[in-house]
Amino acid sequence: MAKTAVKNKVRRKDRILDTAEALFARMGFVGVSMRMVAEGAQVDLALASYHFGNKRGLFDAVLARRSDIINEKRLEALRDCISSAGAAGPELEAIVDAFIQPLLGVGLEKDAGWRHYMELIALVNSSHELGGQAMTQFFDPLVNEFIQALKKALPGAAEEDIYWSHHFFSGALTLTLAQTGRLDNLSSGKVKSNDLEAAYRRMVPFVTAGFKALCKPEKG
Amino acid sequence: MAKTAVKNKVRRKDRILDTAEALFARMGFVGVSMRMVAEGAQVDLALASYHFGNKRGLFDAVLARRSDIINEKRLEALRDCISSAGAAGPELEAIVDAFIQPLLGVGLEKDAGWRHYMELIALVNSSHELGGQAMTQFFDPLVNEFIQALKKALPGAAEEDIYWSHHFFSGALTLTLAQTGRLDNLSSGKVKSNDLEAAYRRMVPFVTAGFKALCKPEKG
DNA sequence: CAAAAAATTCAACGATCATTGAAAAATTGA
DNA sequence: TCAATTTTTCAATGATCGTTGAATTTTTTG
Repeated sequence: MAKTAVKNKVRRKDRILDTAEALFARMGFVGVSMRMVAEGAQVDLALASYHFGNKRGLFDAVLARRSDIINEKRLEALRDCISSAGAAGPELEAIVDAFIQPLLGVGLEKDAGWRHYMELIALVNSSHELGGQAMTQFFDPLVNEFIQALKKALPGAAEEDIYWSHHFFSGALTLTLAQTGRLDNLSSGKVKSNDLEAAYRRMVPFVTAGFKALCKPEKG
Repeated sequence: MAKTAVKNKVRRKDRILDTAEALFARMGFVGVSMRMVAEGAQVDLALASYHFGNKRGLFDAVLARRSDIINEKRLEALRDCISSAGAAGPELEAIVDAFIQPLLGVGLEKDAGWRHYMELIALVNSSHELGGQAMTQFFDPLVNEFIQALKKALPGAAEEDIYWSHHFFSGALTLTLAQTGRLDNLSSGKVKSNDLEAAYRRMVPFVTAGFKALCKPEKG
C-alpha cells in the first residue's frame, strides 16, 4: 500500500495549497487565517505550519507552485514568435499576443486552480507590501525578456515610453485577470468579466494600438 | 474659547480619517487594526468606534470623504469638454483626458492625502470583497456618464467593445494610481511610477489609440 | 453659572490569531 | 518485523483583535 500512502501524503499538502490559493486570491494574505485554510482543506490546524513553516511560507509556496509552469509557457510563446519571424524580428502584435495568450489560456481550463492563481497574481501585482518582493522574484525576469523584444519591435522609441506602455498593458491585463465582476455590473450583464476568451480577443488590438501610438521613433 | 474647541473636536475626527486613509491604502482593510489607527492619530482606541460606529464604518467614511469632491471635478471636466465641442460631440481624446486629468491632478498636491486616497481607490478597485459594493456606490454613476459620452464619440461601435475598452482603460489607470513602485524596479530607476505628470501625458494617447483600434463601426 | 449634550477616556470582554512542543500515528527502509 | 523517519494530531501559549458599557471630561445650550 505504499503507492496510495504516498498519494494521501501528497494529497494533504496539495489540498492545503489548493485551499490557500483560493482563499488568498479572494481575501488577500492578511484576510485569510491558517484556521480557514485548515478547515477548507480538512486537515489539522498545525499541518500547514509543519509543511510550509509559517503562513508566509504557505503564501510563497502557493505563488511558486505555478509560476515556473506559466513562465515557461510564456517564454516559449515569446521564443516561438521570435523564431518564426524574419531577421527584422517579430511584429509588435505577436509579442503582445505571446505575453497574454498563455495566461488567459490556462484560465480556460476546467480546473479552477489556475483561475484562482490568476486572481491571486492580480491581487499581488497591485499590492504595496506583497507585490514588491513577490512580483520581482517570480515575474520580473520574464517581463524583462518581453521588454527586450518590445524594444526591437519599436525601433527608435524612447525607453521611458516603452516602460510606460508596458505599465498600462500590465494594468489592463491585471484587472482582467482579477475578474472582479465589476464589468458585469457596469454593463448590466451585457459583458461578462470572466469571459477570458472575449477579453483576450480584444486586449491584443487595444494594447498593440496603444504601443504604436505612444512609442514612436524619437526625433533627432 | 468655543472656536478652538470646535477646531480640536474636528481635528481629532479628521486625524483619524487621515491616518486610516494612509493605513488602509497601504495595507488594506483587514491589514489595519483600530489600534494602529488610534496610535497613528494619537487618540484613544475607543474614539474611532465612537465616531464611525465600527471599523467598516470608518473605512466607508474614508472612501466617502473625498469621493464627492473628485467625482464633481471629473463630471465638470466631462461637461466642459462636451459644451466646448460642436454638435458632433467631443473628440475621443478629450473624453479620455477629462476622465483622468482631475484624478492625476489632485495627486500632484502637496498634501499626501489625495495620493493616499488614489492608492486606496486602486486597492478597492481590484478587490473582490471590498470592490463590489464600494465602487458601485461611489464611482459607477460617474463611469456611466463617461460611457455615454464614449458611445457618442464612437458611433457604430459595438457596446461590448466599448465596455471592454473602458475596462482596459480602468486597469491601466488603476495600476498607475496604485504607485506600487514596481515600474521603478523594472526600469532600474529610469522611470518613476510616482511621476503622475509623466503618466498622464502618456496614458491619454495610449488609451485613445486603443479605443480607436477596438471600437470600429460594426459591419452591417 | 447650571444643566444638557457631546466627546473622550478607561478598563475589560470574548473571540480569534499564528505558532509550537510533545505525543501519537503512519510510512519508510532494512 | 523492527527501528527510523515522516506525517499528523493534540493542547496550549501569549498576543492581538474589534467592540462596548461606564466613568470622566469637555463643550454646548438655556
